[in-house]
Amino acid sequence: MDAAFLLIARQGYESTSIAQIAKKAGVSKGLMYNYFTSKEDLLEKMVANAMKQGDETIGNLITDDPAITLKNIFTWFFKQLRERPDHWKIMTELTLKIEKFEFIHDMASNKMKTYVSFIESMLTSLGFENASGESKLIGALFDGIAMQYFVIREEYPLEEIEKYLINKYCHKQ
Amino acid sequence: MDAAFLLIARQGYESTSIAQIAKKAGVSKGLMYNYFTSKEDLLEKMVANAMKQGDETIGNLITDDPAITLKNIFTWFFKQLRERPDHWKIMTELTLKIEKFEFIHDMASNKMKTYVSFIESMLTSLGFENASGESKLIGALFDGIAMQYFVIREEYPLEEIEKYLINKYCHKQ
Amino acid sequence: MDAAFLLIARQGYESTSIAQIAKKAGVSKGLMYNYFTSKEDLLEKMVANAMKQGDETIGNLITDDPAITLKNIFTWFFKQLRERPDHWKIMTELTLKIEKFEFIHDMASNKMKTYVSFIESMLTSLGFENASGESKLIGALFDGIAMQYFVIREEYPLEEIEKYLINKYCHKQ
Amino acid sequence: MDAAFLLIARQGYESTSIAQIAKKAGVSKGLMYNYFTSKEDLLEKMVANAMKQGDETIGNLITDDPAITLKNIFTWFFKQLRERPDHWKIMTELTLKIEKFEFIHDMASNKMKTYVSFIESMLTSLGFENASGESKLIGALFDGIAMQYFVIREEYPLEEIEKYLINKYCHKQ
DNA sequence: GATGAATGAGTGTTCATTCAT
DNA sequence: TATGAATGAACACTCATTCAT
Repeated sequence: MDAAFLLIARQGYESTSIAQIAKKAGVSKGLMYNYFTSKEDLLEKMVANAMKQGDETIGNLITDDPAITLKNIFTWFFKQLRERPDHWKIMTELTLKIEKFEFIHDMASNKMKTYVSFIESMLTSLGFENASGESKLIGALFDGIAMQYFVIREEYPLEEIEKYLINKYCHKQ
Repeated sequence: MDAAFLLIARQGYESTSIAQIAKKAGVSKGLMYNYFTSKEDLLEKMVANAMKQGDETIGNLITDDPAITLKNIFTWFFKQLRERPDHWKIMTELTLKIEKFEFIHDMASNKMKTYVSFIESMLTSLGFENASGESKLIGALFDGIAMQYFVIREEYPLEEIEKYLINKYCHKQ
Repeated sequence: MDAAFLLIARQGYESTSIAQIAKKAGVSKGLMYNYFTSKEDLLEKMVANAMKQGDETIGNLITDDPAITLKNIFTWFFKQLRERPDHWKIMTELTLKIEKFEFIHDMASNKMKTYVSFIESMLTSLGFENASGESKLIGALFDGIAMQYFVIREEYPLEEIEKYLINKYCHKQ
Repeated sequence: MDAAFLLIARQGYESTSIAQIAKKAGVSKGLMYNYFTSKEDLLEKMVANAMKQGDETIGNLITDDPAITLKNIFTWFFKQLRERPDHWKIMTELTLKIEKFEFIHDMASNKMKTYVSFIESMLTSLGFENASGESKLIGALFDGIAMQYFVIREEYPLEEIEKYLINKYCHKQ
């Protein structure tokens, strides 16, 4: 699954062949089919695996103070984006394949709703007027920032934006 | 190019064959290669064509009043998203293929920079403090909102968000 | 289709690959799929083609005299079996695949009923008491003789049996 | 071997995998190769086993009266065909693979000759003129009736044909 | 300009067989 | 005796691309 993840992140799902993945993983093509019933099954299991890791991490961000928790989330997001851009890239690519693979829809909408409602409760605690609207914007921002970061990478002012967001949201109103 | 656009938006680039496009366009496979030297070339010309249309439209949004111009941009974006989600889908998909196709990089970064700097000048005129930061966020928001809209479609509160954004940005500070 | 016919008759359907057929036909694998949508489609068209040839021939056997017509049929059958045993072999093999390929059922039962009812009308004209029973037996005999001929070939007394049958059936009762 | 028999009868030899057979038999794939050196070896042993059972049964059909013995054979054949059509199907399928598997030839020709010479001796005892010719026809009839029964099953008048044959052959001339 | 027959490398997948345990 | 992980060759099928017409 690691080999698949790397290659698919780099080349896209369709442009990555089972043969490539098997070679990178150091196993035979045939063996792949002992573990995964199909290429799609490999994709699904790989994504489930990646999401589980994400979920575990997010639990550790929660504190008693909503301002700090929210800051943790922002910090975590930008750290993730810097260190594992592949994660966001794969998730984004798959989101666009929502009509092709059934399992994508649940994955994507669950992920989205989890983030947004979590952020919304933080904003509410912090006394934001339009917590619902702002949390939706922040949810979209995460995806959008990731997209733009993919395009211009080093040129993109990740740190500046990170600070700006923390400064804007992570305190009582 | 229209046929290609439709099919690629729906199925993705790799999953769309030249044969399909030719059939939909009502021409022979062979003729395709009189106009485009390769599948990649077709993609490139198709994208350039789509972008040109976008550029033409955006020129019409400019007025003397920066508040109205900005509002026009927002309105245009949401209208575009509702009426031609295919456009955003293709652009997003291609952006992820930035490492695969050289021409993507220029296209994507140009587009991004154009929007962002245009919005930044509006925000500056309107007296926003952090026009640079906010305009980057808005640029990212466009991509992010589009992403989320792809996922949950009818459930996504496009109108609410549209009003919220206009209300937030389209007036003098 | 000729190449396919030869190879499938010799090796069986499953044991004959598209690559083999293409090679024998002197074309590329890919071209096969311009003419046949799948291996099964090739089989179906090949069989339909073979059956049509058979049908044309059988029309020529009819005369005014039922005894002679019946004799023609017998003679034709044994000639066919000697000269084109492949035909019977493929038809027999496919008949056993009746649960695997839908189109086989119609082909096989049509063929069977045609022969049997045709023979029945001859026997009736010739005054046979149990024309219905005998014609069913003769129909089965054709298949059975073919089967046994496949097994022991030169040892099988085709001529003796041919004469025996003609002597037994091809005259007025 | 039972599992193999069932599956091969239903799906054909090539379309039945060792994995399927092992699963149905409740053993591991590896263990299969402790008992059979190859898939072909399994086929050969399976067939030998099935034939032995057939031979045992046929011994019980013999009586002092050739008319009754012959009737027993007919009755046995039709009973077998009704109750274990799989047997006939496998034997027929394999007969067609006579060029692929060497062991098939002996099996098939032995079986055929046994039946035919056995029936011939009965017919001779009963005073039939052309016992040799008729017994060959009856041998072929068995195969042919089985073939036709496979095709149209319930529609095929097995009982009628059974009675007709017994009536025709099972008495002194 | 326009066609579609033709190619061949490549795809996902299957499967008989082996072998360390 | 028994397992199942592992292999690699083969399979049906696809597709971007070429080219004679």
